[in-house]
Amino acid sequence: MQSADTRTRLIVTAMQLFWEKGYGSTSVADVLQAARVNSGSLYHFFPGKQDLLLAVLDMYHGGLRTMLLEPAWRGVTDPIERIFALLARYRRSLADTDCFYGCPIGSLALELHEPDQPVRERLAANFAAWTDAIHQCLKDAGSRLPRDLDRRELAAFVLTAMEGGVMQARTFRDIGSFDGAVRQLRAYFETLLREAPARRAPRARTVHKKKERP
Amino acid sequence: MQSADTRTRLIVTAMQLFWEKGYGSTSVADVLQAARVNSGSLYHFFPGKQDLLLAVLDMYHGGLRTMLLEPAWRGVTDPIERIFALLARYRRSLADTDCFYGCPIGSLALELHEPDQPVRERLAANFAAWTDAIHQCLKDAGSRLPRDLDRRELAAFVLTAMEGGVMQARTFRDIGSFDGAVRQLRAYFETLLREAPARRAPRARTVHKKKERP
DNA sequence: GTAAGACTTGATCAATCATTCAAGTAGCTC
DNA sequence: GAGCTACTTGAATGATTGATCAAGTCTTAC
Repeated sequence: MQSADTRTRLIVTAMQLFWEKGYGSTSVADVLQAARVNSGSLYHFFPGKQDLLLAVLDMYHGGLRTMLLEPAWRGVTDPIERIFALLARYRRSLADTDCFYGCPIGSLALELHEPDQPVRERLAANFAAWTDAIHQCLKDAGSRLPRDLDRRELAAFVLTAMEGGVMQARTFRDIGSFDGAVRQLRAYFETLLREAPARRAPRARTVHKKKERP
Repeated sequence: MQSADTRTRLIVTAMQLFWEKGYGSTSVADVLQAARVNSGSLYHFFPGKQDLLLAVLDMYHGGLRTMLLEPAWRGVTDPIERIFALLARYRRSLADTDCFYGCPIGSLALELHEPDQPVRERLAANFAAWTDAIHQCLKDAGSRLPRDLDRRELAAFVLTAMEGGVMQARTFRDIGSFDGAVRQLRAYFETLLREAPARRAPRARTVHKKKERP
């Protein structure tokens, strides 16, 4: 399939434009011009504009590990710090663009108002995959976090804080809004880490067993 | 000015449609039809579609207290509970619409990608007013919260959690996503409330003055 | 070499978009 | 009732939209 070149060029170009201008504000002509492709070719590969969006979302989903997580986690092994390393990556994206562009999935998520089920499904799949990665970090943190903590819910809350922080940073055109959200999330994590040994996890450095206090 | 009727009808109708379908997906013709107004009248009051959006955002801003805060806080006096009462109001809006419609300001904030300065300013003004109201609650909570807590930042974090929670609830079509975010925020608040007397705030109910400790 | 399939070309389409404008009506002042 | 302003009417405009399609090129197989 030699034309994979054209197909992927369309997807990558659309990914960029949807990120910069949004889905609705990006015309098919914009994509065609930027990708140097004729309309017939686009409609040879994709039934319509929306299917191009689906392909973009699938590419985000497929590239989550290699394009986002692995670069963000290079040299970072501590599972808790990995979470904040990932947030730092979004911070860079904001800072590099003067707080214009944040999370592409989040932007698309709030842009789609019609009940486009296939689109919504893929947005949800992207969020779910992102949250799963955080969830794994929280599981890797083991007993450093309270035993009765709902880690799946906390993982989703990390996404919540990220998306909400990005939204405010973009609106205020101020990276400080994002930093403030991360700082509050960090404060929350620190209380959880402080709280964990109090509730359970009796021995952290000594090895000998000890009975629990009633 | 007897035509205030037409003018406000346009704004209210646009408010509704922008909320339901977004700004970009709402055509001027949609607004005209729903408001039963001819195009000439619209352009008599507003130079263009964007100015209608500005008027909508101004109406949100002006009605924040009477339309949002006061109804949400009826019967709720505790400043901390007022925060969660406000969040509960957004929850209702989501639940009532099957998680279709969330915060109208947040939706518009992520929809606007172009550097429309006047629009962005008004979105920011709405967020700022919302955050100010939360900030006042946090100030009213007095010594129940840690003395060295950055209350302005925490207030912004409440907005962060709300917007992020709404985004996920809409994407997953699941009110549980919003509830989870609120639950985590509540857990964070509880650690702060638990933490406060430990750090400072010696007497809570006695009245006599006392010098600050250095 | 030729037939078939994969892909490209670019003009063209109808629909929809925000906006304009000349003509009209209603209410007010003097 | 004349004149003025405020507002309404609704057809028309030109630009842009997503999508179509017949004709063409290229590659591969036999």
